[in-house]
Amino acid sequence: MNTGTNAGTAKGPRFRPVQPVRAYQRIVEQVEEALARGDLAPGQRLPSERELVAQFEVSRSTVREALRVLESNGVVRSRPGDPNGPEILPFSQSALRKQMVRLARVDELTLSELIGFRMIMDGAAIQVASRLRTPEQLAELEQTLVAMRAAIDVDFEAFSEADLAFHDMIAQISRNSLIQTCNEVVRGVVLSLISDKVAHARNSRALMLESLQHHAEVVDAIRAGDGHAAARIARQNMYDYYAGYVPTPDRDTLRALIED
Amino acid sequence: MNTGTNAGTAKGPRFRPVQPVRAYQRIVEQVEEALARGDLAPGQRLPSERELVAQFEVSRSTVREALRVLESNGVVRSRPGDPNGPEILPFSQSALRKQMVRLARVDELTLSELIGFRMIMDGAAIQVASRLRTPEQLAELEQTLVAMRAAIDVDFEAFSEADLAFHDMIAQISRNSLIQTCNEVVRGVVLSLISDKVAHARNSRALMLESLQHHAEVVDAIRAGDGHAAARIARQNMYDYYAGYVPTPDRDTLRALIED
DNA sequence: CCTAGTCCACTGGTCGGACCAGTCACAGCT
DNA sequence: AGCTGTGACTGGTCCGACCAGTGGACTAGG
Repeated sequence: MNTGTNAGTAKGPRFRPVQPVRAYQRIVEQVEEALARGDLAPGQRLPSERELVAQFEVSRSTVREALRVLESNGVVRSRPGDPNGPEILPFSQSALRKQMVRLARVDELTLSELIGFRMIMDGAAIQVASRLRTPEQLAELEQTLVAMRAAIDVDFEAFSEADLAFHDMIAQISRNSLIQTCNEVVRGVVLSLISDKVAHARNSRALMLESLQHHAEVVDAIRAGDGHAAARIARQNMYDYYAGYVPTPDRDTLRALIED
Repeated sequence: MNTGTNAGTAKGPRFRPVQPVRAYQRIVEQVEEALARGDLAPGQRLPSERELVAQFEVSRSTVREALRVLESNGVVRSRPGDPNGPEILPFSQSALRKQMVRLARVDELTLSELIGFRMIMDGAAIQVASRLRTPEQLAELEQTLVAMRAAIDVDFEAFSEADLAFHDMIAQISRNSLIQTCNEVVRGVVLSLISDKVAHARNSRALMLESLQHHAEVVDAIRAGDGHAAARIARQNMYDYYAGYVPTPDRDTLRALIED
């Protein structure tokens, strides 16, 4: 501890150590912010290195160091000679996602853990979304609800897909890549579940209606900006939703599944 | 698909596209290999940039780009003016950890979510550890058990720290940076809990004994290589352990905490 | 008209040199 | 012995240059 240094003065506010921010870090931050804001989307191109030199008003070496960081984070990819400039990669190629997929694929995360994972992340995501959502996003979310209601009359598979779209939107609104990654991975697992075990839940119209009701409550809470309430409802909903995938579709079974 | 191109020839081995390997990538690989081999250990220092220029026989720009990649992966950290050169950091995961810490710090993950997070990760970690552990690591794990037993006679704080050491080791054995990161973040939260709410659990010798017993069972399962059993016991243990931090230290309260 | 080939502006990768502010170890002083 | 000033060296940034490679425009051929 460095309390010894401050013990002599014993007055004034406690300051924390500062470290200089490097120019290339600033560039990385700006690019990632633009990505989070939506000003930059996967598939789009970054200006060429020499153009970035002009925009950021730094040397090319600095720009390149920033690009190396972005590249190692899976944000962009540069190809020599490409006149279009560095490519913004789809989110699915990020280093974080690869790790999670690796975990999920080799069964290091079991089904129950993935469900718990989504439950936790969903709660966090919805909490964040309550704070960050724009009126337009709220409207989109409400449209998803309409789609879910319509899907009930089709089949459970359609309903599940609408539910996935709902959570995709929540993750998107949260603007947090960790949340987005979790959502992505769990999405893959859920999709495989739909094809495998859907038989257990085909005739669960009541379940779908209940789930829809929960989703509507979540949207209400998001509209009101009450993050905690939204997260609580979302978790409750998770129970009910995934209960549809286990042989005995009741809440206690899922609870046991999670706890085992 | 590009089967159409090959359909004409319909012979010979299928080749995959190649892309040039950059010099800075080669450097990154060499450093990471040295780290994996054990020739380079955390705490040690890399030669200075100018020295690396001589060893790799590339320009300083190239060395620096490689260092930026390593830095963004959390492998090394450079400090201006440090005559010792870049420092090898404990384990590799910078961006990932920052995201999780950011999540945890701004309360986007609440306490209950973090507890759930650890519970899940712990299960996964222990499962992986059961497969990967070496005899030496198993011996170390058993030593940690001895330390925990001794800590019971000191106080709850000491016991908690020994418990943290146990989970650190599990995470280390898992060799999965995602697990390690989760462990790191939760560790920070647990440490803050120890100072804040430890009063509620000071006189819980029985709780500590029970926890110790669980840990011993986990080690038994790891020794036997039964990953699923180990994970199950670990989760059970999580309930009991964190129950010590909530005002009413019983399992049902925690269960409610997690579910709410 | 369309196609196939050529060409060239421009890209990213690498190089080597330079300057600066900051750090640390050590020599010299008190 | 303890303190202090200094200097060698560090990483951060900049500049200008060269290269191999790319892809779009342009042209010659069908």
